[in-house]
Amino acid sequence: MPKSPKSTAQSPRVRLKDVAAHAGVSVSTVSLVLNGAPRAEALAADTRERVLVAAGELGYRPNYLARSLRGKRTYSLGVLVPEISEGYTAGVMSGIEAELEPAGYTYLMVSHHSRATKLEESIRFLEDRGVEGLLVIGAELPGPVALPTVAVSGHRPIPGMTTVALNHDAAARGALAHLHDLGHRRLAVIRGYAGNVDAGDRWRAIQGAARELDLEIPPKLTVELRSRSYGESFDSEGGYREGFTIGRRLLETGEGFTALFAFNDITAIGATRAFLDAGLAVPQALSVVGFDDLGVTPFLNPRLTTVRQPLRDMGQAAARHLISHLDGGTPLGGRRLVEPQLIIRDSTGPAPG
Amino acid sequence: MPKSPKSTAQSPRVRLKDVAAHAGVSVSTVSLVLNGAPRAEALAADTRERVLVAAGELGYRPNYLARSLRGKRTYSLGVLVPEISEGYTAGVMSGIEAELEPAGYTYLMVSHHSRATKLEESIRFLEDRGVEGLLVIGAELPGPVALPTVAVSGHRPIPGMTTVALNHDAAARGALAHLHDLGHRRLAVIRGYAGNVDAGDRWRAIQGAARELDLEIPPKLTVELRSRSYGESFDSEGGYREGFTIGRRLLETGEGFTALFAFNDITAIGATRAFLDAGLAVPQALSVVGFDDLGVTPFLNPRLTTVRQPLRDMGQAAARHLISHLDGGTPLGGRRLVEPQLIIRDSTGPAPG
DNA sequence: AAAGTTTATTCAAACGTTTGAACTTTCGGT
DNA sequence: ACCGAAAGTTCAAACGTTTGAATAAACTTT
Repeated sequence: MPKSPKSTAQSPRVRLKDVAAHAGVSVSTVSLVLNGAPRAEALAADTRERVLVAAGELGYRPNYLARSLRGKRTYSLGVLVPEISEGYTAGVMSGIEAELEPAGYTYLMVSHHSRATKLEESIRFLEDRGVEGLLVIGAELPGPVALPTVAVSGHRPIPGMTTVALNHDAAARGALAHLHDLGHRRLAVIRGYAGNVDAGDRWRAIQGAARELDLEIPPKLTVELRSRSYGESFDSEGGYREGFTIGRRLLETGEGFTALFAFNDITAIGATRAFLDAGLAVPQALSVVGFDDLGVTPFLNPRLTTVRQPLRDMGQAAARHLISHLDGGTPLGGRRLVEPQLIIRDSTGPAPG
Repeated sequence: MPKSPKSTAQSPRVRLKDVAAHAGVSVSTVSLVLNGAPRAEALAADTRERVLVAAGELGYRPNYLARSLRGKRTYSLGVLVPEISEGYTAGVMSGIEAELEPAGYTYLMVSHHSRATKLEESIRFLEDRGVEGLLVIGAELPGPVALPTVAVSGHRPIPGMTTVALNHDAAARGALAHLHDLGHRRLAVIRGYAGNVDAGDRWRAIQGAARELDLEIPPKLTVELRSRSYGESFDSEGGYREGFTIGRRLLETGEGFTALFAFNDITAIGATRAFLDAGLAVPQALSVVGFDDLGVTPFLNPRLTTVRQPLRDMGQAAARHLISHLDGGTPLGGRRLVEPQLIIRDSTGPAPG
């Protein structure tokens, strides 16, 4: 005998109507007072007081569904993330949450798993649930969206959409300048997976910085990742293994190089292991720079030098832009860059020789 | 001049009424057909067809707000997590999401930051948003909740509430038996932070297993963590440092011991470092077992032996129980244990001597 | 003392659904 | 030819709010 979920003795909710009856006024009056509407100023102070007291005594709490249905505002946003379990996502989300909560917004989160069809489907899903805007993380949208949208991470410009992205130029310049200062001149690079939103921008930035600094990145020493394998995901093992084999392959090329700049920490760690296993000390024989700054990087041996993305700040900035558009009408559009930070630890050192 | 968010040319949504007009029937008919209500069977096949076509042509998509307001069901749940950026949370969430999405449920997530006041506030917040049930992760509820609730992680039994928890006995027995098999007899233990929901159960389980196996855990060699410092959080550095100092302190006691069982991986890693720095090889001089199985544990040096919690499964099980109650009336209550898995790597070895 | 104005409050429609009850039309049976 | 039932469809209320327009009462103004 299926039991209705409502069967849990749920004291019937107090409605505006109940408060009105208790205070001896009309429903409209109660609504006006409780919302602090400008019109409520015209009410007798005594009436306002009575309403407030009644609402307090009955423990009135508004029905957001009804309010939204009538009022057109839902104060809820949709957040599209690549994968909820990834460290990248978690970092950005913590910023989004920090910004949204005090602003009184809720959000619905859905993972798009980097699939275009799932992405579009999810957008419709969220629209249907009445979200007022979208926060899109780590995805390339096929085109403009009907809803106000702010994207986090590399995105080719779409009119009317703000993008919050890492300053890849600064990231590349910082890391490469550091290596250059240490005397390195020939560099291996692990490029991102082609489907990754950051891969293109980052690679261009690296090439630019290398040119500026007169660093050489031989084509034979640039490898592209075959899979996603972002940071602290639960399948980080794959990224590690890929880094490991890439590291070995780089050594086998026979090309001389003294430093490696990896697309992310996890592959950097894998490659480092390959180097160590081959008898090449890091950083004495070979320097390694990662990207992301996973929580554990400082505990590795050697502690990894890496570029930290301010993920939390990025999420926060994105959320802030969106609600300031929704609440205040600030126009959306353009790019906001956030600055990376080079964290120098023990995996980089003077070039040998 | 603040611009209304609605100003983005948003083609006015198609309502039931529009479909009705287009198909030449009443709103009720459309509703019946589109919902596949039993009553719709009584309608002429021709009419049903016309409605379906009309809905398709106009691209009708229901308004969930209106539907929920009228129908009493919102198909949304509230998820209370300790901290959105923690690996523990991310793992459980990925299971919850996997289960909820195909079932057509949405969820609102809020972090309680392990504060009781925030927890209660959040519950009210979620109730007000019309969630039909609650998934509570890593928190001790003060008492029964009006909403159907399933908890993940240790929770003293509350009537009418299901708890999905790790089988701590199995976890402790597995880890300790492994150490016992290797010849270890005197053990150091890092206990969890008192505020952690798992700390108590785990400690009791460890004591029980130690008694069974005749392993000694001298009081001087049991230390309690002072801070949370779960897994792959962004403040994991704190946990690492705490593990490091604890490791040093354990050595300073002068008490002999050959193995350490830590409350989590991050402190295990810190302690391991302290041991290595003191010239004690792991696992030759000292064995270390962690807990959680962070994504990077296999890449450490030595690779960490640890107890893996099936976080994703736990989230999935919790979500499944809740929706099967909501949809089918399955009664809630009791405890569902999930089994841990001991992952043997290189940080454990035969006891010296 | 009628007309106008201000002050305080309420009416009632609307938001987009769902659904119990009511209404027509058609039909088979007498 | 009439009745009762079956078949097909619609009415209208309800869910809990918000808000433009309307009302009533009290107070000015002339």
